[in-house]
Amino acid sequence: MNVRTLCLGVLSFGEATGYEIKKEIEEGPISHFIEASFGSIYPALTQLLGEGLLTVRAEEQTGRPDKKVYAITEAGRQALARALSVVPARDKYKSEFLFQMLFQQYLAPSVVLASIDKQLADLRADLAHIATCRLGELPQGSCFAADYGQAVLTAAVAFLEEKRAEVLARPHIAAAE
Amino acid sequence: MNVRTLCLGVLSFGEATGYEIKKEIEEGPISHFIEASFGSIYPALTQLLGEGLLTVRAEEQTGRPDKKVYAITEAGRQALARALSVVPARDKYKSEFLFQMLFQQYLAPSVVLASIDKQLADLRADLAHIATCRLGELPQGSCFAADYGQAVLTAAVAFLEEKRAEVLARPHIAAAE
DNA sequence: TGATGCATGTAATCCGTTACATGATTCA
DNA sequence: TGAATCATGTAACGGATTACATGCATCA
Repeated sequence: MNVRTLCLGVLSFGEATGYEIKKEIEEGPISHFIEASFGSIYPALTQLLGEGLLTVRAEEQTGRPDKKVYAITEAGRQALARALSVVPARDKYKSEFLFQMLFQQYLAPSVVLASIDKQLADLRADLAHIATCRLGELPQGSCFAADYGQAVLTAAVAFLEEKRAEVLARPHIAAAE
Repeated sequence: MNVRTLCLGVLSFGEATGYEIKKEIEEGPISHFIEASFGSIYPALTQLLGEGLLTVRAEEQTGRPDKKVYAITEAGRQALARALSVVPARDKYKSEFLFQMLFQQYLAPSVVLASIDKQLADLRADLAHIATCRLGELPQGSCFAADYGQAVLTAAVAFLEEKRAEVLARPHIAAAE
């Protein structure tokens, strides 16, 4: 799955500018399993347009670049359907946190604790973000993704809270902050 | 975190060849949150060696290239410690599966079901893999990572099993296989 | 006054994967 | 016989990020 398909997907829910697509990706309920930067979105949009999978409409604005509102075409929908019919690649999960924890025993307990706390904060922020998204009505698919995220993140939080207590309970903690 | 640090980390547990490092990464308990290919490992090792962070010892073999057994040096341990002291980047999670599920309502129920089943199979395979790793004794850090993975994967499986039943319970399923 | 949001785009750069090259041994 | 395992390495390619360039409006 690439940025092209991603743009097609977002646009299938309604027209939008590149800027709005980026916003949707990082602020919508899909932010926890998808990423994309302007540097990839804008070229993808131009490309898609050239292939007739999108149309544009320029909205004049004063004091800033004209908005380019993109909309998906019938050919675009077909391309999306085709991309969606491909068996999805396996999920990818990368965690520097867990990598760091691999060396727990060589790290100062205060460092371990700080890292766990940071991870907990990140997880809780994601959870809060999903909760915020839920304030509005979510379409079925987004709801599924939100629920999935919530289930997984909640489990991670519960696990870490337990581990945190264990680290705290270990002797030699006195140390620095 | 890059492949360099990863190699340093694996080597901190004992000497190994590039081939063995790769194996450790894809077969060890860390496989679910780390990835690296030969194309990145071998050059990293050469580079690290040039910087004095590793040493090599060649083991002669007949019928195949000599083994190059790498060991971490004191400078290497320091470099690792330095890399480990940097606040880890946020976890990254990418899911084509969830992306596909976003369009659930436009997909045939049989496709949705097939995808959920594939995802379930992947998750269960990861879980089984962790269980296998646990057959041996795991060092503290690896155990932490394995536990974390297990907690999260288990939650995902439970969630999907529930959703799967819901999809199945929906009317109009009769359709194709 | 200075950060943040709106709005688009390009270019340099990075980091890594995939494919290729080589080749013996062992297992099914 | 053909696939998998062991073992190292290079080169091409890709896909995306980061930084840069521009600039007004708004809010604190």
